[in-house]
Amino acid sequence: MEAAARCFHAREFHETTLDDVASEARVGKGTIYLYFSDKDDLFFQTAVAGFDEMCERLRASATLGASFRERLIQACRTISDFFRERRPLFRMILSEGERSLGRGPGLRQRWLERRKQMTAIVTDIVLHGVEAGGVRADVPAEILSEYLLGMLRTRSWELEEQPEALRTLGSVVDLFINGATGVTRTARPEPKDL
Amino acid sequence: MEAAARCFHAREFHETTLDDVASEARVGKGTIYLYFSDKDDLFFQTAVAGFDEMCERLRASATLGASFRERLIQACRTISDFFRERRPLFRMILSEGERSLGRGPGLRQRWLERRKQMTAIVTDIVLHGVEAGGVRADVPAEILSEYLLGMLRTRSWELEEQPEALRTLGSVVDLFINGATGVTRTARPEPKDL
Amino acid sequence: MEAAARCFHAREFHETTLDDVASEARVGKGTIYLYFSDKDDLFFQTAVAGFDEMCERLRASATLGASFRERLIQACRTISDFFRERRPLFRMILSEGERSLGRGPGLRQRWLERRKQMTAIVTDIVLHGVEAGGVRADVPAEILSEYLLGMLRTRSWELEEQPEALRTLGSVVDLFINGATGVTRTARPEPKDL
Amino acid sequence: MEAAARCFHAREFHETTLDDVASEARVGKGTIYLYFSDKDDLFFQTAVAGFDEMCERLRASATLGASFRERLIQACRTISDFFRERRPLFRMILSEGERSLGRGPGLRQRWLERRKQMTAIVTDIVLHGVEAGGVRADVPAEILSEYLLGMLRTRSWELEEQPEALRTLGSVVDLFINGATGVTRTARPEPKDL
DNA sequence: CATGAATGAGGATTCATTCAT
DNA sequence: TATGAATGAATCCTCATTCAT
Repeated sequence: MEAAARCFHAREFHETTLDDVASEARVGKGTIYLYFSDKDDLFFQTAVAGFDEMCERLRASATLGASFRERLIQACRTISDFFRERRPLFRMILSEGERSLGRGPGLRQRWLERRKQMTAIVTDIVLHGVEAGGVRADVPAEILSEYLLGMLRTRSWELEEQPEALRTLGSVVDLFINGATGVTRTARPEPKDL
Repeated sequence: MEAAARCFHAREFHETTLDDVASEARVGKGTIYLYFSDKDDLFFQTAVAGFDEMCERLRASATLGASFRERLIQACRTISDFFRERRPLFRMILSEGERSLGRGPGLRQRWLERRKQMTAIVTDIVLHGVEAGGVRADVPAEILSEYLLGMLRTRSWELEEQPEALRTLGSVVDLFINGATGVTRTARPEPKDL
Repeated sequence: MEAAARCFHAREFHETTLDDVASEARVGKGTIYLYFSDKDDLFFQTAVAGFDEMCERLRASATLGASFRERLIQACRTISDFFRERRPLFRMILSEGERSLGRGPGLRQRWLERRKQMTAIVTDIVLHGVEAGGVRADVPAEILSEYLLGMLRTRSWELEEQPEALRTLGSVVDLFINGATGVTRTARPEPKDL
Repeated sequence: MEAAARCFHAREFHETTLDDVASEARVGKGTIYLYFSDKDDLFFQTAVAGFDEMCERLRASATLGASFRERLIQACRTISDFFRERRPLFRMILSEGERSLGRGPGLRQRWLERRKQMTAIVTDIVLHGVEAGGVRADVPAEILSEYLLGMLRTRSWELEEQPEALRTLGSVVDLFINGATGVTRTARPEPKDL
């Protein structure tokens, strides 16, 4: 049934009609209301389910990668891949996350909670970097993670039409780690890294 | 008349009615159609006008600041302030920029053009940094700029509720320049900087 | 199964859903269609059954009461009690009796038939009054009965919130017998009557 | 616009669609919402307006008629005529007055208020009868009036198909005044009356 | 030029009815 | 026989757009 919510990916919330969803899902319009109380409910259930799936993948991939940099790249790749597959979910999560503001605080709460899960996983990786030394401790790891996710968003969004070579995940992570002045440093000297 | 479009700031495109706009502007609803062909047209004219105003300010502030870092901070401040004042325009530009995709290619074209103007100004500053040495040249300045703007967006959006001290513009620019490993370096040794 | 139709008492025909009925009856929704052809059919079967039960009681109580006045009071009490217990059926019969007009003439016919049964019993009592003398013969007993029933309806409906003391069944019957000018007369001088 | 609400007369609230109303009124469906906030609002405005018009007429006719009986007949005639013209409004007021129960107490309040106006006028006439002597004072005039109105309703409703001669307004009022035992008495001996 | 009343296509939601199990 | 998931026609309501004044 959530597969039917792939319709939400083609256009935004207000532009998606329940007729669209119903016919895409090959079910009657009324059927939707057997499983979702609302158009809003349908939207959030869908968004949350998508998010959860990604967190699942992200968690699974979080331990992969030997070095700090590799682990970050791995996480970024998971996020990136997931959203490439489901580009519209991406947009949904980005821009329509806003929508939760207008609704009951319950929904907003639940939404922020989910988002925090994603951030937490990345934050964990960064925290390892901090503990291992090398990563600055003056800015909380959570905030650093958010910036990394922000760059990732830029990469998938604004830079979407740039050639892949100019926006490799490696370059994003490098920029995140070393900054625009680009002296290559790693959290801990790791000869195999790079 | 465009001032009336401040209504677009209070809620989303689809949640704004022309009645709202008309009464906010203190004009008749029909009058809107004398100046705009469409609700879409009204929306884009408004968005573009807002954007242009910001580019204006940005250009004016681009030369301020002695060092590379200071100039970046200055630019970030201008962008940030502008969007703080007009938070909804921000959201509009973020999430509804998407909307241009669905419309005639003319609109999309005009929209991307405007956006490019903003990026270009930041890119210019970064280019100075590249020329002056210090800033990595392997990644095009334009792309670096986009990442910086992405971090800025994260700062104003996801980090909105974090205490100001943890998300100063200085820290964003530092992170951009020096990366998460945070060794303070400047594009060129400039004692007065910091 | 008809007991399930007590749902019709809680709200109007149009406000009652078959889901309500089915879950109240603890049966599947489809089951209803095994016994009733229609929502309409269910409604009328229910209404008619309720009516029949009341006629039963009414007939049983019709012989009680020594005097004319007492017999009328007894009948009124039976009707009144019945409708108090099943107030919603009352409303149903009052206002939804109308509904039969729109339906097939068969339903309307069956409905009027039942109603006539109720009237007939009261009419019988009045006829005794006529025969015994005292009750005017210029107006058909059936019509007199209808007026009495009308007053009874007023008592249960419009006067519902008046204190009981001001709307005793005795006072209704007195008014019916003696009129607003209220000289106490009985169909036939009966000392025990009061 | 209220004339458009004559559609409410053809069927009951739940069976009337706004499309019906709109096309009957020869206006667009949206137009209705310019003048009424709701289907409910439309319904009540219509009902109340009809009621008020009748009260108007009733008040105007209240002083006509020399004797008590004549005044009552006159009032009954006004009410009866009005409802004959607008039979469906009658049903509306009768059976759908119920509807106000489900709505905000405000509506219910306003509705009862209107109804009270009608009753008050009739009550006034009865009060004169009480003062002039003849009419029993043990039952409040207001309650007597309600019973009279109840009989009137019976006359227009249940007795609708009886020949006119058997249900003249005179006979209703006589029954009300003198009761089923039918000794002709008047509130005050008035030779010209009858 | 300006207006705002009128419009009606379009969308969310309900619910009587069916039918495969 | 009993079920209840699925259905989609029907309904209320919104709002972009038009046009007579």
